[in-house]
Amino acid sequence: MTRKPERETPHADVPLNQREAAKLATQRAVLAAARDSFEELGFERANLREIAARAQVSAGTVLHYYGDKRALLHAALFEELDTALDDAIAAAQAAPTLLRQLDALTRAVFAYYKARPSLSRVALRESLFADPPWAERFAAQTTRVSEAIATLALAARARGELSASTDPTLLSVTYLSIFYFALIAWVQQTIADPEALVAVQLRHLFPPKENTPDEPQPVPRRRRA
Amino acid sequence: MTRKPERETPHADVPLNQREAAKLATQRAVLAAARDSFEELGFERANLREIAARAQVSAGTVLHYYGDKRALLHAALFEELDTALDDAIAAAQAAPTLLRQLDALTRAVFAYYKARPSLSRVALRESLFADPPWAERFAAQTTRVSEAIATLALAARARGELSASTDPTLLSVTYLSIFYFALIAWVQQTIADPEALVAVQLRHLFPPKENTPDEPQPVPRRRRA
DNA sequence: CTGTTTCGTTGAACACGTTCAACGAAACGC
DNA sequence: GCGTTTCGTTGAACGTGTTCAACGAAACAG
Repeated sequence: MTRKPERETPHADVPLNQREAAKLATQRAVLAAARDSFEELGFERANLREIAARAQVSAGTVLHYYGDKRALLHAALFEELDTALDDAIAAAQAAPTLLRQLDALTRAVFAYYKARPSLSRVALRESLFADPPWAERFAAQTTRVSEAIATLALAARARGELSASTDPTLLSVTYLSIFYFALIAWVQQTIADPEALVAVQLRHLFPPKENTPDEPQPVPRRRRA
Repeated sequence: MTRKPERETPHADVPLNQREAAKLATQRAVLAAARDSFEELGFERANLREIAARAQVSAGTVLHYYGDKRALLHAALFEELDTALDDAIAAAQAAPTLLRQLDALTRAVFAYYKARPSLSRVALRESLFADPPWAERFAAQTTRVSEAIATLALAARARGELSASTDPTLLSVTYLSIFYFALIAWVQQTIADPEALVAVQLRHLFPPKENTPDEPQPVPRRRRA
């Protein structure tokens, strides 16, 4: 099974000849049909012939542009995830402390996945293990979030919320590790409240200073045995 | 697409009638054929007809016992992973400090995955997002490792390696988060040295005491701006 | 304007996962 | 021992992802 290359999308901001305009229209129709079909039927039950029929093209045309069913899923969902992550980063930046910033980020991204649990499960699976070129695209997306977190952590350290020995980049990697593990556990229905699991870990790893507003004080720990 | 139930495996330690003995032989032949085929061809290129031919049964028989191709993969690989995890836990227990215990655990489990990168990628994907009843089996497996880690952390705390406020269960969850994220990043070829990424995060989150033998001292951090 | 090239599109064909009706041998019950 | 039931096995059929040869219209070149 050899991967077929994806076809370049013509840009609508330069003059198009007839062919290019038709290509663009076809791709848009296919993407819209795919989004609807995946949304309604889920990834497994949505089938290419039905998506093609929705877009009023043949299944061969669908695959001509998107290579395979997985890549079509990525293409159908990628921008919306990108937007959700942008929104989540913006939500985080509005919070007063790093822990609350990360809470806000966690909540916003989880809200995106929780809006459609079933599709989110397969989307998460396919995005975490995507093939090129989508692997690179998802990695770049993750890097963008990681860098935003590191920036927040750097500022928090400057404010005294983190110890001087905290590495913002490492903190961002640790946050993403915790986030993704909780997300996987949630889509697998192993845990019910992923946000809480993320939040409690963050507070154990990066205890809030004693004077942090609106932040519960660390729970007293059992003394050394 | 409805899941077919998996067929019970007869136990070879009780007397079997002719049928049960034949069932057992069939299941063993199918599993061995599947292991070989997945190993040689990878999951996608291995196909059920070829596996069935290797086992000298029909494809219908393969699916009769294992439900679908994914479940066959799980069945083919599960015990070996279980054994690898047991070995990794044992290797961890032999180390003198928690950080080195976790290093040993990390190394041992990564060695299992690194022995066959391509198959590991799909095995990891399918195990993290398994359907019932395999979801429960993998979750139980993960819980077993988590509990072993928590036990190590509890002892480490008693020895003074961790602060009194460290929660061993949370530590184990955080460790697994970091471990899996690094593992996914490695199978996706985003990072080259997952063990090092895990180790450096652990040392930042749980800095070794200053007198810890064979443990590099924490790198001096940049002072508060 | 005309002949040639390009390429988007199609739908038939193929491969493969999966389903399932039919069969026959083992197991069961009387 | 014989009729009945159970169930492991088979292979044909089906659904779906994918491949690809063929076609015709747009684009190009002279």
